[in-house]
Amino acid sequence: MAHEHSGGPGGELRADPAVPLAERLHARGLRLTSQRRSVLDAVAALEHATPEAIGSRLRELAGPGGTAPDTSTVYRNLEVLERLGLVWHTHLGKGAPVYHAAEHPHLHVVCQTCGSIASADPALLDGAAERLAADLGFTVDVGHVALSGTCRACRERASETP
Amino acid sequence: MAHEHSGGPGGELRADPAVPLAERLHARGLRLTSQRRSVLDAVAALEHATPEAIGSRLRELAGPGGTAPDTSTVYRNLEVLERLGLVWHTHLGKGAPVYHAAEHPHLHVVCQTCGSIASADPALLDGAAERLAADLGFTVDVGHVALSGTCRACRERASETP
DNA sequence: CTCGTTGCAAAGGATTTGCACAAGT
DNA sequence: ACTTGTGCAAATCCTTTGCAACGAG
Repeated sequence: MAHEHSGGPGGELRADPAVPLAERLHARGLRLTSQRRSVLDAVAALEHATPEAIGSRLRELAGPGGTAPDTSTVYRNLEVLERLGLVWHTHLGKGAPVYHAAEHPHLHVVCQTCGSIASADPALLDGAAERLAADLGFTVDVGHVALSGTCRACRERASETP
Repeated sequence: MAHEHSGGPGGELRADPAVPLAERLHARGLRLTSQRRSVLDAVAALEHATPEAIGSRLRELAGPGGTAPDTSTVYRNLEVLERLGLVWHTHLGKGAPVYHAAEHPHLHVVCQTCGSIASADPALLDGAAERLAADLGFTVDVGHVALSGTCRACRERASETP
């Protein structure tokens, strides 16, 4: 799963956005359900969405009295969608992983102090990726990378009051 | 300066191995206990140690009938030791974080397929770190970075039997 | 109709927390 | 003695699973 595709264990290449969801599912003998579609929509709408955040959004959209997919369904569908190459997930640290639509590959930058998340250009790691490929034969999967550190605001705050 | 570490929230800079553990603790009003020492020793002995692995090792060292620190004590001490700058932890993916002695900064490279872990030169990220500092004012903490991808063995295995 | 899917409830694994007691300094 | 540290058990958090009912194709 490098950023040039390698498909993981039973995985899929990056999704071609042009191919309708239903078709991709059917090709695998899977079905298109409203829950499945809504989970995918939620991931696309929310940036850096945790399974829990996806759940709340769906509950919110459903409104009171409305019905949203069960938590277990959210998890099961995230797994399916990821196998289809439609979403990616990244572990930003402890706690829940964050999912995002696969269309725009980007790497995550997380502030350890305030928890803020920023996105960055995957090309940033091209140099490192090349050296790892050359030295270890290791293919970096840029879509899953998270870099920890300290954001500007927290860094400044830290130096003010030592 | 790209790969200099920034202590975490209220954290400490990299530990000077020369300063005895007791002294470092005392400077903070903390105490040296046998459990604390054994947890640190275990982290140093095991590479890429999960809290659970640390626990088993201590139980093993204690032998049958012997007494090892409780799991919660292991967790609490890892936290303390990390605040003191004596150990670092990295999240390699889902599941448990891995701890390692802080003396030798290195970044982790994890194969998503087989789970194997390799270490790499932190300098690999210097380029990316510089650009992030310039573009976002973000300071990367190389000690916490994990890069996911596919190792040579898994990559070859994948292309053999498609 | 025939399976893949879902909801619900219950199981699980990994941390974390509340407390009374034990132990550094 | 004065506090920090520890063990134990219970509580949490995040996910996963077993199953009977449901619904897409």
